[in-house]
Amino acid sequence: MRPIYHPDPKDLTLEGVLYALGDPVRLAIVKRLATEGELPCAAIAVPVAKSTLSHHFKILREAGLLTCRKQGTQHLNSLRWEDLDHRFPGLLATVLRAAEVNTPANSKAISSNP
Amino acid sequence: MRPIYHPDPKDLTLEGVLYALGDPVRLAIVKRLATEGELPCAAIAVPVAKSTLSHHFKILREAGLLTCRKQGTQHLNSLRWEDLDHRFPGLLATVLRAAEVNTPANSKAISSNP
DNA sequence: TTCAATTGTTCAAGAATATCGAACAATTAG
DNA sequence: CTAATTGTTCGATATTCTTGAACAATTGAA
Repeated sequence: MRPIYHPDPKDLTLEGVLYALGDPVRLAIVKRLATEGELPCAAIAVPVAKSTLSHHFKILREAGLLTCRKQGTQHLNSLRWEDLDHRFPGLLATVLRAAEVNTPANSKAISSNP
Repeated sequence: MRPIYHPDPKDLTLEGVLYALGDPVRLAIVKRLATEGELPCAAIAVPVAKSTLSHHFKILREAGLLTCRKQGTQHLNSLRWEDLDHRFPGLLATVLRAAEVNTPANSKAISSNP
């Protein structure tokens, strides 16, 4: 397996971050990590193949939204809160608040609990 | 020409809005409209074909980010500030602030002035 | 009216990206 | 060593993006 790439805080771009967040599966991942902290990929129940899920995690990582550290066979993912907030103040918090507001009406969306 | 579709405020989705914003051309359009108010499509100088630009405006419209009204041969576009802020409070403002912060470092990006 | 210019949209084709199943790699447990 | 677990990578298909060319709607001038 190739080494896992994480961009430097200064290399985060707004377009990249917004693009990463602009997908229902990836937004669901970010919401879960925001509420539950550190989670392995498999902990997020979304209706996609595991190869697709892996791809979504890669996009989130490369946009700088999350880091992962290996622990055994698992990859534990967590949000890069400080880096994001330093580069784009308030952005993640505002998006997550909007996602909260959005959740009840969006009951056809992806379940947050596996 | 078909009638131009604009979604109801209640039908705006966070994923759709973030997806629409997660593209450099579309983000540049939104930034221009935020600072200059109402503009025709052609007023935004971006390095894409006009058919592509039309497509980007369609995505922004259908995500609920902007409205357009016809005036002569022009389509005058403007941000749906109130609808957006009502549905996702503070989101657009925070993104635009992040875009401001982002602009100086991102000098390789798309020019804002035609 | 008729013709040309302007502004955007629509269409068809090729380029780029997403999704999936299957195979593979790395680690752990028995 | 073998099997189970967790993710990644690969190849094929499907969807989406980008573009030039053609088209539509409006305006203004001859």
